[in-house]
Amino acid sequence: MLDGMNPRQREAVTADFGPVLVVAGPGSGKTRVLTHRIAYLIEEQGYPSHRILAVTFTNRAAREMRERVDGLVGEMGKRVTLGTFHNVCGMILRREHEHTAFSRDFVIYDSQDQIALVKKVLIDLGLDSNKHQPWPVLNAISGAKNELIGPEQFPVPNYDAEIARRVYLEYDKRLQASDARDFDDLLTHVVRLFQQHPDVLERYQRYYSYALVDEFQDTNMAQYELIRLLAGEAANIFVVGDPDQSIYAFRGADYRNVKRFQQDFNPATIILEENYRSHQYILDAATAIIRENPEHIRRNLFSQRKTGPKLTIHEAYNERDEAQYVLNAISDLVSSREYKRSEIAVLYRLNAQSRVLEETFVRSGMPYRLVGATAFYGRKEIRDTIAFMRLVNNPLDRVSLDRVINVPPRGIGDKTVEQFYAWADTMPGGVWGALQALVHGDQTPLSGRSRNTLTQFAEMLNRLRLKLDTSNPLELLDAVLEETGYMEYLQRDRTDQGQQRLDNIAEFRRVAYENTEKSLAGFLNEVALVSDVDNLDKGNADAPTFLTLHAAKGLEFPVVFIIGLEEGILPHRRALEDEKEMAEERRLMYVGLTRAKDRVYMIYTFRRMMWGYYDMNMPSRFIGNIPPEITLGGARVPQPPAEHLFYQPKWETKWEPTNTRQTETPKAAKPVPARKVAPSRFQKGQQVVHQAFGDGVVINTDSSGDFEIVDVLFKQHGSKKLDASFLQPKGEA
DNA sequence: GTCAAACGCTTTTTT
DNA sequence: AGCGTTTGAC
Repeated sequence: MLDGMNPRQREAVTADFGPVLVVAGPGSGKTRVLTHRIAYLIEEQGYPSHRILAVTFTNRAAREMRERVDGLVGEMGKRVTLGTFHNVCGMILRREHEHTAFSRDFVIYDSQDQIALVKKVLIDLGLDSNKHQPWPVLNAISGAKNELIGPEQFPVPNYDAEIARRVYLEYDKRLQASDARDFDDLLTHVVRLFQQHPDVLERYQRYYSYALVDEFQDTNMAQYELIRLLAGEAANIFVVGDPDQSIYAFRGADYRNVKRFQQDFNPATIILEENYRSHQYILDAATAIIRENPEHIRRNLFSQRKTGPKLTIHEAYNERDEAQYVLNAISDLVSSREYKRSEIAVLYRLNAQSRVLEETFVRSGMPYRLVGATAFYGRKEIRDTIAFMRLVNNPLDRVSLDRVINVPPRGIGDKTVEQFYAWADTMPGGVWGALQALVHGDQTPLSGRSRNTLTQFAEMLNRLRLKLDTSNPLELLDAVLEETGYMEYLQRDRTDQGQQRLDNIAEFRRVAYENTEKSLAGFLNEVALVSDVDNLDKGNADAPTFLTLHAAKGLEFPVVFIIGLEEGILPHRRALEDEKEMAEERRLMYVGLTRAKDRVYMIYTFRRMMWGYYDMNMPSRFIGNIPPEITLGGARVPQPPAEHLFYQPKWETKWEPTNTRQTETPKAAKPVPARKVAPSRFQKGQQVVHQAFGDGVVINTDSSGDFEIVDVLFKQHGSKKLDASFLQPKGEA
């Protein structure tokens, strides 16, 4: 079993019981180590496989691990619990639903459902949704959930936070009323369950007496806590991660959890540095980029393939020219028989960048596969159909009801819906009780046409619900398409778009067909938790793949194109003034480069149409980090002026001292990086005056950067973040 | 009061 | 590509 493994990998696979941390660089065989560790536990240590829990972040990773474990130990491995965090948590919540305020068949709201709900709450609370955008509110709520902060403890430093707190409170109430949980709830509710029911926790601790975690750098607070609880006293826990590949901070992931794990568990630590994927030039380029990060811990990525094709850097005139260059290069690689189309990927920072690529490829007749936001499960027709099925499964689901109550148009307009909800909210059974009252012919405040149309809708739902116990997901799907008139509605549309929608429905029927052995609730659970990357290898067409850098993590391709390498795109413009975000952009670029086995093409444009305007961006600073000796064309690329690289002067002072290899340093000797903190001119609670905004009070000050930034709540103008030099202490003229 | 067509806007990244 | 808003027809 240990054949062909390097000494470090063997060390990891055969490590003693107790906590183990494997710091695994890209392409270093981490999946191999994880799966062999599982096989080792089962075969060499005689560990019962049903007591092993392995969690990943994507279904794709889970499936790959499952296949490889099966390949190693066959039948014996079948009973290992192997799934994503969200999957495993969902399973626990369904199994233990008696200890919770939700049913076994609760629905899962994805981010689109979440935003729809937040919008609704904002309007219903009388907070004009034009003034308070739903996105920042949802981010605040989600961020709080990830940190295990409930609406009661939600901190309120300013008015925006107060809004978020009120929405959070109501949002959670409505989730419960709908018997629905959002993605974050799946994790936090399990943590809460374990905290409130020690007996349940103990049962799971005993049941899963060995836990393995993949991509540990992507865990958030809730996930870390979950693992900590589950690991218990025995702490038989094996985690694999790479802080340099942490690219999900925006959703609460905290790569410092790796450091926290070292402090909390004092694990055996193994570092995998040999790369089996790329040749050395690619690794050198990746290293050159990542080592500029202030908190990067130095590592020596090396490959047995000492050389390979140099990395190509190309300037295109604009985004159309960029797409054309990619198309031509792919055609050349394919016609020279060097690579198959499916061995090629085009990576970009923003989903919006795929549009031009698609247009160019469609026009030339070159096939492609697109992974991303507007792909399958984001389609309107799919979401509508799922909403109907969710309603059949759980009639309390308000977000789904909202979505389809008048789709296809059945004469239930805004006014009718408003009246109906106003009445339904006074009913003990909620919307479901109200609908049944209509069917029974009870007296209601509704009358005339609204009453008729709503009653027909309710009767239709009842007809569908009758089939619930006797039908499989596919039969229910067909019944939904028929009864709701949705199929006819799509067929009436004779345009290309209408035809495409029918094709998508046909594809969705195929998905249902593959899940006929599941219950409707099980099918909906599956559908809620899959993403587009998960289905990547199902479409086995011979075509290059277009995907975002985020979606590419964990994948590898012989040939990788990275497009839009410009200041403002990669790195993203929001990162240009924020050191932490810039570090994340570097990690993204690092992840992108290390996907490639053989060939890398990096492309930037001279000018680019973005948001309707032409921008002339400088080439990305990341290109400038790559040594010209290993590139074709790199030496000629102009770079943004040094003063724009806002943190560059800090490299000398800050980067060097933190560049010790922490994992080899004993805990006590951990050096605390010296940090010059300028004395603060203002204190919390101090009264201040601003020339334009008038009187205010200081909420917070931050002098950790080059300037002192003060958070002030003004009497007239709300809260603002300002440079301290714009403020006067009150009374000092 | 309902509905369809036209227009402008957008989310950085996603389980 | 979808969504919200506006406009105009019924």
